Amino acid sequence: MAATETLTAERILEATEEVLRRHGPAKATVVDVARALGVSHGSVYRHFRTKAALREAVTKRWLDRTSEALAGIVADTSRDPERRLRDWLAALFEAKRHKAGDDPELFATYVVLTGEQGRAVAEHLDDLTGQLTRIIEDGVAAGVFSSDDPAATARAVFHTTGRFHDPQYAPEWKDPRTDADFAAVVDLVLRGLRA
Amino acid sequence: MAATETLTAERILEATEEVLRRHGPAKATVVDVARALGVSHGSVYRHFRTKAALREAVTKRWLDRTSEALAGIVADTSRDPERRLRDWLAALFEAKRHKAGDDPELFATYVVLTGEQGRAVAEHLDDLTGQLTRIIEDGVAAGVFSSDDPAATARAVFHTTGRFHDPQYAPEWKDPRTDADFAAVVDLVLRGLRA
DNA sequence: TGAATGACAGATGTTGAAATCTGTCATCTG
DNA sequence: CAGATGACAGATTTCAACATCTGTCATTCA
Repeated sequence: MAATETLTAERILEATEEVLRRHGPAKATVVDVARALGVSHGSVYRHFRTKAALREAVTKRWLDRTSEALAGIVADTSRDPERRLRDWLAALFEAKRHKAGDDPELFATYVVLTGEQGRAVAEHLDDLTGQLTRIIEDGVAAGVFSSDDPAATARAVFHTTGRFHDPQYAPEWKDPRTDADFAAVVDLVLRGLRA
Repeated sequence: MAATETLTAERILEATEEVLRRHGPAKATVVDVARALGVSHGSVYRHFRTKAALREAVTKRWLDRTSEALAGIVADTSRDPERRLRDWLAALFEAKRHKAGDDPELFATYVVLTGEQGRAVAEHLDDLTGQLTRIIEDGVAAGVFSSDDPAATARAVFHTTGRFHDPQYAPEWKDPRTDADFAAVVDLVLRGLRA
């Protein structure tokens, strides 16, 4: 039985994701998580100091999955930087848009979680702008992009496309104009980037 | 006495702004507004069909004040389009940042109101992108900007700078990196716009 | 006669007591 | 003795009775 397996942080995180999926962020309690695992809630506190720490760990896992999917595009240095940048921005947008569209309740749950944890989100954003920085550096090295501070330019690119990855705009992603708007922003930004 | 003056929509709007300022959006009631004016709440309903309509009218007034301030920059065709575009974006950002910084509670009140009324906000955004369109058209005519669809380009410019005028980002406007981030975004966008 | 009133029904918000949850820790168990 | 337990105090949430608000309208007032 599952209940006889060792209680690990990993198992607790999985149970927590399930409880969050079932009950939503407002009603998911540590007691619920313990009940789902067949242990006392005191045992959960052996692995996570607070409920907030548990939620942060779940959020971090979720955010890291997004980062990993995009890291592949950054790493593929065989393709030209402009192509990679376009793909990276499109992939980020599509990933978010699908999550928001496929399971709106779960997405709303994670929006609440990310809203709680400036820490984990800030790290995630640093991670993403770091990925952008690498693509832009490659582009500068290849002579196709112009930038005297790739990290600052990466931040700017990330900011300009905020409407297409910041979850607060998720309701607008269903608007039929959105694809044209996204294309217009990416074209404008890439024009600004070219050497 | 004020109580003997004719009850006009204008007077009701002024009283409503005051009640919102005093009580905040959650506790500002039609009864409060009527009390402030020394009339029965039934009289308020003679001028505004619903509480939502009253709030929308207040919101519209507030948004229109922002539009008017920026219209002056659009109208000054003696200055070159790039300069006007930079000034327009900076003026929009500064206006919002000051409102958010000077009276955070009132600003929060209006954020709640705008969140309620997609209608009035959508019109305001159309108004602002219309102003941007005119500047861009002037730039295209003068040969300094390149765009085959100034209205679409205006939307793109507006979207790229969302982080610096969308009130949801207001807390971040206090971050010391914000001015550099704003400058980086505007520079990137203007590079993309140049012919 | 046209604007203002206030009583009213149904919707929404407030309040405070009871239930549940968070986080700790002395105790238990394999 | 490492890990799990459950009782506990204080914090937070729930729930139902009560109060207030919204929107209508027959009546009053000037």
